[in-house]
Amino acid sequence: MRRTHNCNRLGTADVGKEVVLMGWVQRRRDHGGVIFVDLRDREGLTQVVFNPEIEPQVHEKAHDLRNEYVLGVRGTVQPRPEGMINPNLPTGTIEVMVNELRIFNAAETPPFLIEDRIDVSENVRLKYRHVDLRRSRLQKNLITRHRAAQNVRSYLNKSGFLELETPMLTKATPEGARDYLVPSRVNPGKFYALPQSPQLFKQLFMIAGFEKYYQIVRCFRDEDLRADRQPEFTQIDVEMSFVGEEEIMEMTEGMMAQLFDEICGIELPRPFPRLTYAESVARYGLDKPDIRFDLELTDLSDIMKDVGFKVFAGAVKSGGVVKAINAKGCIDFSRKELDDLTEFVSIYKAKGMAWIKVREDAWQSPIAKFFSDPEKAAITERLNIEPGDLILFGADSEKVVNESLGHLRNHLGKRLGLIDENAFAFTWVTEFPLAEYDPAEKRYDPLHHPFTAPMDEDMEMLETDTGAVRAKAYDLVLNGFELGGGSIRVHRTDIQRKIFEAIGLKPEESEEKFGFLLSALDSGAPPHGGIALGFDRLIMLLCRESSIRDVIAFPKTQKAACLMTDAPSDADKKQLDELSIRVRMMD
RNA sequence: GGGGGCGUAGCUCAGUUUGGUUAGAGCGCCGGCCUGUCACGCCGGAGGUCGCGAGUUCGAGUCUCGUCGUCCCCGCCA
Repeated sequence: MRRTHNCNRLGTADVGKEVVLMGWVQRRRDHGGVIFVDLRDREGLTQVVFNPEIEPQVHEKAHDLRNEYVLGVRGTVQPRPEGMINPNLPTGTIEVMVNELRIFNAAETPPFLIEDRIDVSENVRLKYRHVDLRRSRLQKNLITRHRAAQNVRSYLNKSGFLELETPMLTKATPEGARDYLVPSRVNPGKFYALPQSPQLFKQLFMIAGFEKYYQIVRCFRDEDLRADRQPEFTQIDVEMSFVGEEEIMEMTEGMMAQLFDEICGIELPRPFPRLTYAESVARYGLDKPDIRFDLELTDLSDIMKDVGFKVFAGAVKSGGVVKAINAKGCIDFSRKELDDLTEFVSIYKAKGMAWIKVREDAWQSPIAKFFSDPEKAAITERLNIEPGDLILFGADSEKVVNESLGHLRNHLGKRLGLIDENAFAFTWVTEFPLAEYDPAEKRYDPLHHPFTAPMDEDMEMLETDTGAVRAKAYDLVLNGFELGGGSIRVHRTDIQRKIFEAIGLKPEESEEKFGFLLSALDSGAPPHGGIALGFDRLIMLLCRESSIRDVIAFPKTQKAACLMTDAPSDADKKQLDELSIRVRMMD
């Protein structure tokens, strides 16, 4: 028996043909006489029919069929009788009258039905992932993932990039995320680290003269999980020589444009909008703005610095800010809803949330009494206030106000239905700070990574005002998700040493950790830079899913476990002995 | 490390507020009937460690404490 067609293939043009289909029993409808089976394969469903008047023995055998049995059937394509066409099925105009049935395998009753509309809890889905993966939603997602990967490869290939591999067993890095360690049997007591990204290797490819590199590559970070974060994830990793930021952004836009055009038939407007980091944080509160809707943050610090309301004036005087969101037409929010919003911003360390309901005649607000008429006029003008509006305030340090109002903005955008769920709104965020002061460690920490080049005009501040130096770094943001980021790298040893110094690495430390890089830079390094895009997140958004677990075949739970294989698990004593490892549980 | 939600039949959930008879429903499953269904239909049936462990009580799915798992978030992570 040899398969002739897939289960989405047959139509009225095939009537009369003898065909062989193979697949799984999606559903059996036994009418006592005639038995219908929907046969499912990767491509779709076809109704096959067992008729006792045509093949009694085959019909008899079909009584035993159950869901998820694996079959091969031989039969004749025939048109459905008058009025029996199923418009919901691509193959709904025909059916296959079976004259030979092979049961390749019986199946246990599955833990849940293989249908998209069946709602199943995540732990059941992950435990029986092989069953979950039979459902069409996940099949479609993984097929989209495959097509996207091929599309990206084709774009980069035709643009002259080389797909080059980098090691999975590599060296631990001092900064950044926690590493996954792998013990070395041959070198007792020593460890490899799994790569957090191929960052240094791709730079070394540039130094070696390959000029354009890419890889769709697995990366590992031992940090806590989120809906959009897994401990192992896939990156589209790119690096180019003899280019600046413009070329990398253009290349990336071209890649996204081709991808969305060929995978979804969507023409992305280009060039993508750009915001500087400062502008993004000022207007949206976050460095990954969702620009599908307005509801922007407005700075009122100058107006508030002398008002009678101590919380506002005090925030400004102690170096903080007062900002507000005008939720147009939301005057009807109840006390409970306002309390909920206050609780929401408290997640982001906001100590409270003042509000004003703008009535026709007056402001209804616990804080209205603190404002003079000129102050009210200034606020009204700045926020473009009209009757019916609800004004929500944040007053605190810049960081707290921006983060809390930024997340509040996203929250309200969803709640008020301001977001076009069909839109794909890309934006670049540029001119990131090179480093951020870490008060706990009393040093500057690179925002991106320590190989990022400072902007030329800020170079002099490297030693004097490190926190103010902007970097040649850029993030690509899609619908409020950070899709990825990159930078132009440092390609001169003297500057690289200065940066290591600025972030608190002692010369001997930089030599120990990154000596190979410094030496490589000295060997004739071209100017270079690149970008890395989170492939899982990209596919998640492309598939309009809300968790990357739905676009990863075998994902981990929030505690980084695989419920199907039960990894991680204990190691045999013998294995540990070979690795010279003794496990001691800390309390 | 922290905050919150969930955990009852194979699956999804009700019951927990206010402790009290034999823990229910839908879907699925099993059996019977049924020759045109496609979420087939009708009749019948089986199926429970109420996550786990202590405690309070005459009595715990329900109250208390602990613990485990899972999801969302903060921290962490680019």
